[in-house]
Amino acid sequence: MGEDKFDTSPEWVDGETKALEAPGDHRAELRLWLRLLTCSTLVESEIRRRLREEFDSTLPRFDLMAQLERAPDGMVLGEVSKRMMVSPGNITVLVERLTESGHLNRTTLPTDRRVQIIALTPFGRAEFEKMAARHADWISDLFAGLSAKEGGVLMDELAKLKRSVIASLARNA
Amino acid sequence: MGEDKFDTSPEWVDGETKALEAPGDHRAELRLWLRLLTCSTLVESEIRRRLREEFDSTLPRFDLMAQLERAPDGMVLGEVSKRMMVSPGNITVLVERLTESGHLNRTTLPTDRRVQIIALTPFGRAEFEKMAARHADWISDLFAGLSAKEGGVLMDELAKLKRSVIASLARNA
DNA sequence: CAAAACAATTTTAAGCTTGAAATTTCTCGG
DNA sequence: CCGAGAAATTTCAAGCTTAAAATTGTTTTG
Repeated sequence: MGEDKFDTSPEWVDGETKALEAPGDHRAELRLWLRLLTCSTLVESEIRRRLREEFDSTLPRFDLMAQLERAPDGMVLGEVSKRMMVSPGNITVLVERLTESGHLNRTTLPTDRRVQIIALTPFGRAEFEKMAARHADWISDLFAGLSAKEGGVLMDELAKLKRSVIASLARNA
Repeated sequence: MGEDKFDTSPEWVDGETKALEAPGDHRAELRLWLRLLTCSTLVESEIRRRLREEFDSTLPRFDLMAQLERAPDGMVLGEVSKRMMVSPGNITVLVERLTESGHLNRTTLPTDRRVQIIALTPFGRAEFEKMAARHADWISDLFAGLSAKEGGVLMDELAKLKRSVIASLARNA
């Protein structure tokens, strides 16, 4: 453990630690990635479970409605796809179902008939607001063991990670 | 922004901040969750993409083989399912395909014929090792923007989050 | 203006994932 | 030993997800 790049707490483990690493030793990064993945998996499955139990809904549907909530005039399909970081074909299916169930309506832009615009119906908005309130409570409870300060540190470190990942993606593009 | 529970860096934002929050204001937690989810989604989709491109494989298959790698005598299906945090039925499908392709072999425990034991074949192990080496490089590159210290901090904060989540799950069980 | 290029979306084929129901096999109390 | 119940796994139905190909519509250019 002592030879990991990202060793935990003890600050007295100095820079020499690095020199002890075998070339290509990526254990620290792997452990960090695994922990990150575990955290988000735990939270995500709990949210999915509760959305299903309390609202007979799913996370993708919730996410789609969340994107639409702050766009009273609707949003173009492609824009939704980008924001949700999922494939366009995926959006097609989700929108189909949510339109059938009366949560969304879709319009073809008159000036460019390739473009589909979707928006929440009043019913969809009301349903979403119920779910969003409960969702916020669930997250709050799941994160309750973190103090404000700890949460702030986590926010900052995740921001750095995000930058690191985006930089790597750009490098390898 | 200043009223968020998990405000970022400025340490001079004192405890009074909390008093300003409306009851049921969970914005800070939500933003933290969103950022966590963004990070893991970004990393995860990149890993999926590369596994597909370089090895024509998938993340679930890789994860399954990873579980098996340190169990030379094989592992019981149920144990794999628990460790991977996925449903038992899911494992059935994955194992079917990986057995067909020669990466795994499965045995029924003679003393309890309900129990299936799976293990990597030599071929499967060789394939996994190739993938694991590349996987480690990818992660290392994606995380390269974090210093050892920052990585350590992130590890620690994620450990706290994990404890918080597990505690919440236990409370609501 | 026609053809090519481009853009937005949908379709398709394949695989992953889940919860619930079903199946098979064991275990244990009587 | 027998039957109830528990345990391990599989099956099933439904939904999510993706990449790639196809479709439809618009724009640019020779």
